[in-house]
Amino acid sequence: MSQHSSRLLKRYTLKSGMESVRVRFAPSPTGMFHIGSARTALFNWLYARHTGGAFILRIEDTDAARNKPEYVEVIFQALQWLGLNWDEGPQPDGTVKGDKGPYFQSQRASIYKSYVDRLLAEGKAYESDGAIKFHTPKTPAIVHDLICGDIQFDRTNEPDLVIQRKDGSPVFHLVNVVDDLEMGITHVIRGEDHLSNTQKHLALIEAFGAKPPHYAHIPLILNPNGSKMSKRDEGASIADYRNQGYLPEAVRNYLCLLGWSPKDNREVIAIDEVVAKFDLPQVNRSNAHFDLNKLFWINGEYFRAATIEALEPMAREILERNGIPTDGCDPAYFRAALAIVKEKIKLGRELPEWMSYFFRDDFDFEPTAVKKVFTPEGLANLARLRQRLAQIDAAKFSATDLENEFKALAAATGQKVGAFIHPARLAVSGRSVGPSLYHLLEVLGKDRVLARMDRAEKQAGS
RNA sequence: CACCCCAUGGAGUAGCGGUUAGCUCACCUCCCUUUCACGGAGGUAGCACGGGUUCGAAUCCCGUUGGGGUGACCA
Repeated sequence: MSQHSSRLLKRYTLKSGMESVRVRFAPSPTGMFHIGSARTALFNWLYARHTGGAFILRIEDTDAARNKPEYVEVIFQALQWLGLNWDEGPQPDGTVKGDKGPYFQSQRASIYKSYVDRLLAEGKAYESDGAIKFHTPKTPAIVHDLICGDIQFDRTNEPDLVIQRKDGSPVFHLVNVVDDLEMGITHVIRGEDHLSNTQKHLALIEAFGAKPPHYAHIPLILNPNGSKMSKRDEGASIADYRNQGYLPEAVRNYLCLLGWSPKDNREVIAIDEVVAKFDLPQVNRSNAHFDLNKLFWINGEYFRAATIEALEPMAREILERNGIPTDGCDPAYFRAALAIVKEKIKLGRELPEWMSYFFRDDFDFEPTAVKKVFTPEGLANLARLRQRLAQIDAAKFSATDLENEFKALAAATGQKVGAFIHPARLAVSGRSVGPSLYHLLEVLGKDRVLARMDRAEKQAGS
């Protein structure tokens, strides 16, 4: 964290005084991690870090039919990938942090039971068909929301709420409220889809005689067409972004901009700065449409700014996954290739297409480019070029020297450099687009370049 | 159907009673150039509609329309 932001942070903490913030992210392990969940987790994390409070992870696995233990791993990986570390809750290594556990709802049955019993004993709940129902108050309720303001609910037609199923298991609304109370949650930051449910939660809290937490309902993320984004929709799963070679910092940055703004016309903004500036009242109230285009652009910004070291593991993994193993090749060669390619692309997914020819000599030539570039004149130029390059000392096969050679050759034959560049690019890569040609030749090295030119001439001739 | 939330170009947003309504992505044109990308200069495009309040409304109020959410022995 920068000095600047930590100073701001300290000031805020002093100012807010008494109450130490405790927020939680409470996902259900259903097998995938939704982009909307990621944003909710992010906003909770931002608020915790901004206020110097605690960010708690709680696993809401009360629905035995849908939840599987191995799905918890999906949650860990998504949070870790996005860099959202948590202060309390189950850890990936199997340990647990925090003294308000257990943090799996499936392990808190006795706690819920005691709360239900209390309601039963006080006549605030009753049995119906084997299930336990809560006497919902029929009086109006007001939710004081830090983002949405004061919202009044008319509950005259509110049906009684089932809080415990026939099989004895507790229901979401009950466990959610009980855990927030038990874990000392001060701010409930969650999706706006829960806004209407909040009055039920308030009723329960009141029945328990407890003080409700602050609420902050953040707007939802919708599909580009305005419909609710669900599991199956494109871009819904965080794991997909990772697989496609998006950078976590870019995804996180984009998510920050959905419903929140630094208000100074900037888009690419360091997370430390977001932490320093983020606050609940400034979160927007309207839903946002998910825009893959903008994420793509932001990713490009981060991609170009990233170091080779940062990109290398992801690049190798994506290439490997696409049938282009890179373990065998010289690490320096790999990094040099990646360095000149990364300037031209925005997403890891583009790497196989842009890098495969670095690692194999038997690539195909783009048919349309062949027709356009390997003309009789083009091939003649390629031959001249090959002859000239053959005379360069392999040690002096550098971008600047090569540029001089190309220019000299062009001048000598009264042509533009492009007349040599395009045939050369096609010959050594099989493609009409790619990195800066001089750098490409330098990275490939003299031997490869000459051999590929020979191959191209041979193929074009046959 | 009931209740709740929302409403600035195609998308994300700034604006919080007086602005030629700003910025970013996308799109288009041009420049740079070695293809692509970057970068630079322009352009198309917006306050959903109707009433109020006010000297004055994108900004405040009401209604309509549109979108979203909740109304589960899912979470």
